[in-house]
Amino acid sequence: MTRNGRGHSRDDVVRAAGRLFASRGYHGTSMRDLGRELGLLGSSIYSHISGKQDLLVEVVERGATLFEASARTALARPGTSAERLGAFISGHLDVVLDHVDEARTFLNEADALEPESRTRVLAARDHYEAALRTLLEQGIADGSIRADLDPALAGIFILSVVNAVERWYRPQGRLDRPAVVDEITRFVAGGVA
Amino acid sequence: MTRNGRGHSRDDVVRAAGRLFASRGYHGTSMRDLGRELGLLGSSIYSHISGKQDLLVEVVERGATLFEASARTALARPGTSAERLGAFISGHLDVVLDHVDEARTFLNEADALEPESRTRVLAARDHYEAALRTLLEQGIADGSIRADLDPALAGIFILSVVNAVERWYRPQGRLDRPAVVDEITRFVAGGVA
DNA sequence: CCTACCGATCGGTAGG
DNA sequence: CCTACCGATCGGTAGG
Repeated sequence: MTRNGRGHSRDDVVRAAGRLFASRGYHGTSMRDLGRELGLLGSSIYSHISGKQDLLVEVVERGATLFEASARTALARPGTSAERLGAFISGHLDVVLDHVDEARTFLNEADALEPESRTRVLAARDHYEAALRTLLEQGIADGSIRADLDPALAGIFILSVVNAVERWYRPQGRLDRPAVVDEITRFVAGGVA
Repeated sequence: MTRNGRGHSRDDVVRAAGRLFASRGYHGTSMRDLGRELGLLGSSIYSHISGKQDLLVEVVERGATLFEASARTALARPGTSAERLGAFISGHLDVVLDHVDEARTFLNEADALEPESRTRVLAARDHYEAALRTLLEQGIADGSIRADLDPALAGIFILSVVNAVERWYRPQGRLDRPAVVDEITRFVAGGVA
């Protein structure tokens, strides 16, 4: 990724930051690293942003928005609660696999945020977890999920599985994405049914 | 953690490093931070070790050893493969909850290792995953696990759940450890049976 | 384990 | 977006 003579947009900078934050972490990324990624000097980045922390906030917030939108879509879906749970899982995987950098940074680098934005991000994460919990409770109510299941705990288990997917999934691997979605859904369905 | 007049052992230094690496990450921890944690100057640490990277290697290797020992015990356990799977999960949780710093650093900071030790650690992780896979295959062979289960994938799912426990488990929380072990075992059993 | 440093690198700024 | 910097901090060393 070098210059092309047309300069860089703010969005270019944020996306490049996402790439580096996702792969080396916030503390492991210097402004000069980011400059190199964009084909310019570290100091030149400050014409686009006002500080390194801004970049982290923006990348993490993009991740949060993607997850929120995915949850909203899954919850609004007509059909059985089992279908909505499937849609939630599949939507989550789409975020995690199609927006690796934002998702990873959102999931792993929240601790590097300053208190104010960190609080906002943790609240967004809680909200997302609550959406999944609601869905599981609907499943218990309509009988498609076993009644002795702890919805809060099951929600955490499910998120543990889907969050980790980007750590091992390889697009060229043995299984394609629908197969992975299917295996996870069956694994989870067995665990909650 | 301040001085007590008796000085510090190398083990004190490694354990303090584990604490900081686990909570702030390797790149987020400076030698001066570590000095402060021990009640001495950053430069004084070099009388115990020869470099920051040494500390990371040692903490990560302690984590690896703990997980390996736990797997060996679970696999050697007499009884059904279902009991061995339960022992594996429960042993993993013991490592993750009783040795948070080493486990966390082993699981999250391997990327900060230099190539040689990084390779060794990834091999240890593969070995651990292979042990779990073997166990699941035994379960398929003896009929206690459904035959259409993908043992490699199921192993990853199980590890995703148990690795994440230290992120949310609170000893003073609603559930005690045996209850958590039980919920996970039932969740997993449902997913594989 | 401290004093007193080293060169390198950090995030960031002034001025063009 | 570059030049030319700033003070602070980094990992680490020499010598006691």
